[in-house]
Amino acid sequence: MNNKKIPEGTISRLFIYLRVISEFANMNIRTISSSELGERLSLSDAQGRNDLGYFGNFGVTGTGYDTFDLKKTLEKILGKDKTWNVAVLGVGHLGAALLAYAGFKNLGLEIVAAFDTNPKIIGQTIEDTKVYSIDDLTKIVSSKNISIGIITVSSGAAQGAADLLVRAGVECIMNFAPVSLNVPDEVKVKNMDLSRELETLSYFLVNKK
Amino acid sequence: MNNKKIPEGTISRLFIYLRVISEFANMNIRTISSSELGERLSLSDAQGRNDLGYFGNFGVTGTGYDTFDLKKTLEKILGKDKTWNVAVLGVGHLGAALLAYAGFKNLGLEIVAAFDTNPKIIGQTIEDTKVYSIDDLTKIVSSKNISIGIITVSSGAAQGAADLLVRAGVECIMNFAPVSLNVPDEVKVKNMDLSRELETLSYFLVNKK
DNA sequence: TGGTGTGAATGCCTTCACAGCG
DNA sequence: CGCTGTGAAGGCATTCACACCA
Repeated sequence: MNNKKIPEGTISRLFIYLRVISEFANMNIRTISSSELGERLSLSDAQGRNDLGYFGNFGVTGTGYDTFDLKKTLEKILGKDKTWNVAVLGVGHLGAALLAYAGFKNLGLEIVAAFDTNPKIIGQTIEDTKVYSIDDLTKIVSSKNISIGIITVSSGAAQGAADLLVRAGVECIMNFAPVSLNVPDEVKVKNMDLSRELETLSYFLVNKK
Repeated sequence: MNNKKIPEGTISRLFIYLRVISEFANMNIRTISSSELGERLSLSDAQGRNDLGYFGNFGVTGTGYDTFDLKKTLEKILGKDKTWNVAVLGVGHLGAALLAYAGFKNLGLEIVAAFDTNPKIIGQTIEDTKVYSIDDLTKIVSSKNISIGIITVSSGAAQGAADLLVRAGVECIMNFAPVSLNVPDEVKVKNMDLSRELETLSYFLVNKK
């Protein structure tokens, strides 16, 4: 255990460690070693030991980690015992896909509201989620205790959407619009620029030929 | 100019530099300085100079960069003069959203085929893209000269989809399934694990309270 | 023997600082 | 004077290597 700043990559990996460890625990395999974990995820064994080491000494020398214990511990560290409410801004193709994305259901993250400006969509219920007018955002963010906003509106509308979210008190934003958002430092933004990721992949092809 | 290995982050940023520079060029603003560029993207001025420096000396001391020239140069470096063909595997909500995603249209990346196993979908045309049986993948990848595959199938089917793509000769894979894929070193994989990204955001909330 | 925990070493990327030049 | 290009410095994250322990 130590007090050093925890790398963002470490946090991110802890979530996939938890997935693997849960699998093992569900199969009633009681022990996992750092090398088994690493192999499973194409990571070095040292990486896993190091990452876990930021939070404590969970392993048993010569044996490995107890999957039952480590599962519980990680769930606690990562806040899996809590639920966070999420809003989706923009119910286009991508927004609708996210509403339907089964993957979110078991994460302790619940999409509790969607917002749009299109009167034809407002009032509908898509995949169990009601679509509200963007004008009601502030009210609903506070009444439904929403702390994460996902922006899937157009580039032009993204900054406005972000401003609304921030003013409403949302603390995290996941942004699918390909623009850099201007928000206060206290708000955490994660950019998910799909176009750029694809472009970056294509550069790999350019340099192969 | 130097021969050092170019960081992945640099490549990725070049694409957004190009966006900004194109905007300037389109507005007939002929010059941009590294500080203007950086401010626009919340990056330091040194970052931009450094990134560009990997590829040559494009700037004019005391003035800045010529937007017209730099636009052309970056387009060439990044392979924007070429087109790459893309296939989408799995036409669920997310797959369909990607087919519709207007953002890809202008990137020099074209989605030329989609694949699924569901007989109800096979043969349909969604957003101008025809959906084929996964059995025809090898044939169509080669006939349509596809070099990038996007996997939006379920976790269980993802490795199989990746194997098919690799055997068919695809060189880049963008993977939306939350599993780590096993592919040869020559194939470039980009994982887009939306669940994990959202989870990572929520960790930020856990630590605020 | 096998596997953890950890300081030390390495490597990568970003930032600094400034010489040099139009 | 302003801004680029760049060597040097700094910081962060991953990997190495091994002491130590069941």
